[in-house]
Order: sequence, then C-alpha cells, then structure tokens
Amino acid sequence: MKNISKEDYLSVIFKNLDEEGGIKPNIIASKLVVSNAAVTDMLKKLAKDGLVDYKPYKGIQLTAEGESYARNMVRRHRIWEVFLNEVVGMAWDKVHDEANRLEHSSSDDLINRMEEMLDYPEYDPHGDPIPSKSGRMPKLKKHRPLSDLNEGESGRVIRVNDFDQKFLVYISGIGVKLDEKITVKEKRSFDKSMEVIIKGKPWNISSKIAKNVFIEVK
Amino acid sequence: MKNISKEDYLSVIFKNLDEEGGIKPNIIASKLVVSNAAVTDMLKKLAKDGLVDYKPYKGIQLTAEGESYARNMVRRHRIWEVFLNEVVGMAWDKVHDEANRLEHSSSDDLINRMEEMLDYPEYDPHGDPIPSKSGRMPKLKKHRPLSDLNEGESGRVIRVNDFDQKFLVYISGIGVKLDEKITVKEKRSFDKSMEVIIKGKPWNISSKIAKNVFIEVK
DNA sequence: ATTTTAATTTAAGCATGCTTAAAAATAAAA
DNA sequence: TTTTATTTTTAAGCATGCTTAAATTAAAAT
Ligand SMILES: [Mn+2]
Ligand SMILES: [Mn+2]
Ligand SMILES: [Mn+2]
Ligand SMILES: [Mn+2]
Repeated sequence: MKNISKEDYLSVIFKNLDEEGGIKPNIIASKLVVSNAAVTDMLKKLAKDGLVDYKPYKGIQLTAEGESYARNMVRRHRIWEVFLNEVVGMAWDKVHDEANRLEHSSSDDLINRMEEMLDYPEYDPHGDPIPSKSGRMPKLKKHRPLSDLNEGESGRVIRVNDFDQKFLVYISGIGVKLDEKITVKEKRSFDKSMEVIIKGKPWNISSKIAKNVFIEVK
Repeated sequence: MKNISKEDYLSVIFKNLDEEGGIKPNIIASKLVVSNAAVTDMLKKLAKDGLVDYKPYKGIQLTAEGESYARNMVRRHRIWEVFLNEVVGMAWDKVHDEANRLEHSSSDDLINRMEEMLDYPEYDPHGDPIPSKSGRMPKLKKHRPLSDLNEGESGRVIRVNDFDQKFLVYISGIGVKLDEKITVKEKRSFDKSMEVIIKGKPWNISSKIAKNVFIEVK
C-alpha cells in the first residue's frame, strides 16, 4: 500500500469509529475537506485493497488489516507530536499540523527510536492515548466535555481536541492545559456559553470552546 | 509550488550543477529512476513555474528562484541527516533514505529548530556541506577521489557519497569513516582496484568503491 | 562527408485522486 | 403514507506524473 491519501482516510475512519462508534462518508468528506464523491471513490479502492469493509449505503468498517494499519498511523502521529513537543520544543498548538505530514514519511524504525527516547509515553501533548507497538491503546480516564458540566462543578483537563491551531492558541491564552483545574461558575442557557474559573481568574467561553475541552470524571 | 516530485528534480539539478558543473536530462532520469520522457515533461513544467531555464536540446539551468528553492531542499536534507544521526542515534548508512522522505514534509520552522539544537552544523554525516538559512554553503576542503591517489600516497577521508546504503555499510565494515587515514599500498592497472591500509590493516577495494570516497588534498 | 549510435523530445495512454452535475437511495417531515 | 430534504453514489472530466513507442536532433565513428 503506502499512500498518503489512503493513510489519511484510514486514520479518520479509525479515530471516528474509536471515538464515536461509527463513521459515514459524510464525516470523512468534511474531515478531509474533499467531496462526498471522492470519498465513495476511495472507499471502493480501500475495499479492494482489503482494508475497509464497505457496503454501499449500508456502512463502513475496517478489516483487521485496515484497523492495524490505521492504529499504527495514529501511533505515528502521536509519537511525532510528543517528540516535537518534548525534544524539539515545539509548542503544543503547532505539533499537530507538523505531525500530520511527518506521520507519512517516517520508517517504523524511526518511530520506535523516538518512542524509546521518550521512554514510551502513553499520551500525546493533547491527552490522546498512544497505541503501543503491538497496538494496545492505553485507557483514557472517564471524561466528558466541559460543556456538559453544571454550574458549580469543577474538574481537571484530561484531553483537548487538537485539530484547530487557533483553538489551541486561544485556550492556552486563558490558561487551559492538561491537568489544569477548571470550575464552572455560571452557565447561560440561551447560548450555552459559560463563565469558568481558571487559576482564580474568571473567563467567558463559548459552547464551541467548551465542547472541545474534556474534563476528568471523578 | 510545494510538490515532492518537483522538489526532487530541483535537488538533483542543483547538486549536479554544483558538483559537476552541468546537468543533462539523461542524468536526471537515471538519478530519479524515471524515463527520459518523464524528465522532458517535468522540465517543461519547471520552466513554466519559472524555476528552471530550459532550452530543448540546448541546456538546463536553474533560475534564481529555482536555485534558492533547491538550495533550501539540500539544506533540509542534510540537517535531517545530522539530526537523525546525532540526536536520534540512527546509523550513517540509514539517514539518507529517511531524510529523502522527511525533507519534503517538514516546515522551515522545524528545520531551523533542529539546526539550532545541533548548534549550526556545517557538514552532514557524510561530509557534505550544509547551506545556511541564508543559502551560504560552507567551503569543502580541496579533495579528490581515492581512486585518483597513486601508490604510496595517503590522506584523510573528507567526504563519501551517501546515496547507496550498501556502499556505506560496506565501507563502514572496513573502517572507513570521516577523518580516517587511508594509505594506498598497491594499485592494479588492469582493473583499477587497489590495496589500501586502514588502521594498519590491508584491504582490497574495487575502483567503484574508490571512486566514491574522497580524500583531502594536503 | 556519410553513416551509425546515442540522447532527447513528441505522442498516446494509464493510474491516482480529485472535481461538478445528475441520478438514486435513504431519512425526515408533513 | 406521501412528500420533501439529505445523503450517497454514479458519470464524466481534469491535472499530475509516470510509461512505452516513434520521431527528431545531436554526437561519434568511419
Ligand atoms: Mn494531532
Ligand atoms: Mn494530539
Ligand atoms: Mn543524503
Ligand atoms: Mn549526506
């Protein structure tokens, strides 16, 4: 195989199955910013390659081979993110885009070496779990979006979505980072925005922001 | 621009102009392992992009823009090689192939960070000079292929060609590395093979080997 | 100078990964 | 249940970067 486009499709499918329990052509198209027609096309090719189980109109699944390929892509991506962040000193809001390209261009040998240098990290800089060489995925602690918390509740950040750099820059600016404590002071029903307390300071955040920050459930 | 194929063509053209003083479609085709027709095709595209000066049958030159793009590609490649070798601990016979892919997938920011971490190296693991951010190329000391040395002459290795992994594995095995002293004990006219002394030990090497190892001229 | 060989370019065609527009299937609303 | 809206697939077409085969040009040999 070995093909940047196919690798991207597989990653998107894998992550959505993992996080949402399902995937439709629709979602793939919007995540990869291509037309629905392009997705149908590629699904056929991936099916022919034996990587995807695809029944038109019915559903999309990964085959065993497709899943293990995809899992390895996620592993590559997240190891690159940790490496860029910890060894090269790149900010957490920049590593995702860089890793998105590097993940397709590195040998397994290089990935394994970086993993060893980093002493086998279990989570990437945004809290996402890193599959081991054998494919085992560390369990994420139980968590829910900040947007689900009620007034008065508080908890620690355990994961943030990493696909939008501007989002990461913004939340860094108000002090959000992994393991930081956040308290919901006020929640407004008309637009779902909320006032939160971070390091003693109050901040107003939109529901869009709150939906992409995840809080550990105690 | 930004395109793996075009970047590879530019690098090959630049290196050949730099090292041999000229370049023909022929050479490009063999270095990139594509047909001559593919080269003609691509030369037209690069000309249209304003990166190459191309007169059919007459000659190939880089424009100012093409040269600076190519120089930056060589810079990326060689900084990756040093980084992989020194930071990641990858053997000198493996870094070239890995860098050949990574060079297309990294931001200038990443390259500059790696360069800084490495304290601005001037030469890559095979002795090739690394262009600075501004494009300045460190001067290589005067040198000639080992194959040109006469019986009794000796000198230190200053550079080796890095494009064939097996070649590097082989010469490593007989003790050839940068700055190592080599003495020519015997030179056989019928096949240009020679017996050389490395670290006190005699070795028989073919002219093909000797042509790819470069010795500093005192 | 003529012939032969080698290098280069042109021509036609193929696979990949997209696009837009139209058709078909499914899901949602009335 | 019937109509409407949404999603998905099919169809046709385009750019890219290759290929092989044929034609052209340049270089080398006689
Ligand atoms: Mn990421
Ligand atoms: Mn991440
Ligand atoms: Mn190299
Ligand atoms: Mn090198």
